Amino acid sequence: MNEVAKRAGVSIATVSRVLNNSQSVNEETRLKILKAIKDLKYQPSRVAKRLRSKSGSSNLLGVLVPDIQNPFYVDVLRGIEDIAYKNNYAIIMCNFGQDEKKEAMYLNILESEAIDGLIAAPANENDHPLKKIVKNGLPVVCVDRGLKDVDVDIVWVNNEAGAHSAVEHLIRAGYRRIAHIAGLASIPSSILREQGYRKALSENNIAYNPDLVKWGDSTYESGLNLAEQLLKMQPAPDALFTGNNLITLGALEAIHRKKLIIPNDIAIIGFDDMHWANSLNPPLSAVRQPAYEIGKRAVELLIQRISDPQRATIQMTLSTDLMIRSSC
Amino acid sequence: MNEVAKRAGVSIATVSRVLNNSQSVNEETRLKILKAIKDLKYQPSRVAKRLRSKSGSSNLLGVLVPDIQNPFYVDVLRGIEDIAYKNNYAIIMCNFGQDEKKEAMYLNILESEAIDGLIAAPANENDHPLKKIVKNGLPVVCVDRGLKDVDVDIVWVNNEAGAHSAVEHLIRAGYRRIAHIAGLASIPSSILREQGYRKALSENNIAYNPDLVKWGDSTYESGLNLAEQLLKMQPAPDALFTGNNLITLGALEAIHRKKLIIPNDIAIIGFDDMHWANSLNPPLSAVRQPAYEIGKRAVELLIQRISDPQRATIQMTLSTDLMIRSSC
DNA sequence: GAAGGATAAGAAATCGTTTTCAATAAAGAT
DNA sequence: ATCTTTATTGAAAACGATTTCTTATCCTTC
Repeated sequence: MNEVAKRAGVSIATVSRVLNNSQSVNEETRLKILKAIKDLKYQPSRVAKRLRSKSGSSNLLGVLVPDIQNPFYVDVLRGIEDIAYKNNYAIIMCNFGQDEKKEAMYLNILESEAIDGLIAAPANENDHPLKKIVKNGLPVVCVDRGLKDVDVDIVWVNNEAGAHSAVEHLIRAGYRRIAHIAGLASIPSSILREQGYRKALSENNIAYNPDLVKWGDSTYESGLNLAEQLLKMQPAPDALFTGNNLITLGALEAIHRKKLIIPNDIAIIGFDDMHWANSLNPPLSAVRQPAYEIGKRAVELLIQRISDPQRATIQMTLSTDLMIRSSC
Repeated sequence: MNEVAKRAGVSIATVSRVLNNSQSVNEETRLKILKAIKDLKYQPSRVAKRLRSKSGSSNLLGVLVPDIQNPFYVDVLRGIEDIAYKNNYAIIMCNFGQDEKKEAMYLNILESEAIDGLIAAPANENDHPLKKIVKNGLPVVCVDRGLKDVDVDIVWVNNEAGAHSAVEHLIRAGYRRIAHIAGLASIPSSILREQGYRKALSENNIAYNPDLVKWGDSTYESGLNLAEQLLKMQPAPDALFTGNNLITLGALEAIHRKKLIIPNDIAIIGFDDMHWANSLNPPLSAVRQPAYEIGKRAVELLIQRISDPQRATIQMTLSTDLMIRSSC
């Protein structure tokens, strides 16, 4: 910047002014400076900028996701990245893999990187480190999961209704022994989906059988193992409602290993659609979350909040779609 | 930091010294300072640190991937993130979606964020902006794709050999009209895979038929469209070798739409294995790249280079595995 | 023609660190 | 008793921007 100023014969203050086109600067000198910038291929340092002018124009967002191996979060991330890019924001991506220690460490890093804002899917509703960050005044938008006792923007779907519609569809199709493989019990969405499952059963006068509900940890392996347990039962369930897409894929593997035919021997429908659902065996029914849009909306809300920290918080509930294919 | 210094009754210089345990500081004052840090919950600013001490200890890496929707890159990213985290590095993730303008813009951002190092899958072999960055002295490791005329660390697989083994397997299984849906022709790996395809054909005295090779853009849609074209041919190909996993999934969709039976009507094998390959219809054969390990090795090389910018460059070629399942 | 206002640009402080240089005191050497 | 060395610290200069004061100049306007 010094060199630019020298070359244009002005002070660095003036250079800064044309860079941010703040205040008025003479058209003639402004052109001189622009030319000098081009000649020297000058690129302002985002680091220095961020250091000087606390939040606001440093254009860096933090993103904290629980599991980047989950295609759902990949799509959310795509939505975030797309919109962030369009608004000239870069993103620091942190993947904490449901490890709260790792999450806390990443939150520390993000804070000390002086990000402008954060999009996070909290480890659980009481996520202490994250709550502290919100209270400290950093603009935050939660996705997929809420945060208790704290006023914060949220973008998520109606998990209970989504689960309800899936299970109801199974019931209408004639299934009665419907098992559920739930995700990690500490994640709000797992609980809500299980509630939707139960509600659909009770509304249809089907007794709730606790043996048919297995709680796991939202991974492929848990889907595989718990499905194997369920399939061993006598009598076995006739349908499976799985809590997320990794669980679904794991359960699918278990079913294939037992050489069962879907949906004759057992039906299956899960939360989270996948782009390649049509190519699975069989084409898989699913509760589709608008993942890309969740990411997109989250960034929009975040950018709004950054520019107006006072605006009232918004809870945006997007709706799910029941994608019926051949698995139930 | 000022407050810490004041509370401990020392100067900020001394605080800095205990923070980086550089030089000697009296054990007594060091304890006082440590206590003050704890009391005040002081967190040093990574931004200021990065500003002051150019590359070295700011612990921020850049990652530039072509397509975060591609499960291959997701796994690479997982490998990168895991190892980076273990070494106390945070990462800025940039996804350029094969858009060279976007790539150039991200490279600018990364440069002006003063990252310590960069892991990138270049848009093409002549990637000009990236070459410039390497020449400017930023530590860079390329993954999956190389860079012409520039000395840089690379981690990739033997694409030609991998493709060769897949096609040879098809030939041994008796297929003769083997079609190939290739990826973007500007990506080195696409070219190498096509060469492996041709080599396997010629070694087995099968005439190369240019009509059976379609070049696309490495997306799901290209896989779908080009597979549909191929399936319309008279006579139709009896086997398909697809250039990456998105193409494979697209082609699978095309085959299912035509209600063809795999592998009786048509066999298929593609580059890139997927975790859920067993659950596809049918369980899909594939050339497996050790994606996670590619990411892992890349970070290791990068950290080495950061600490020793002079060491000779390394080209690390990992081997592929032929995963034979039921699709050919 | 003098006061007031607007415009344009520079000087210097600041953000939160690291690092060089200098200073002090204690200890050891001659 | 004086001179070196060594250990420990502080003062102050960077790093590269933004921003608040000033100041200088030039118009208006009465």
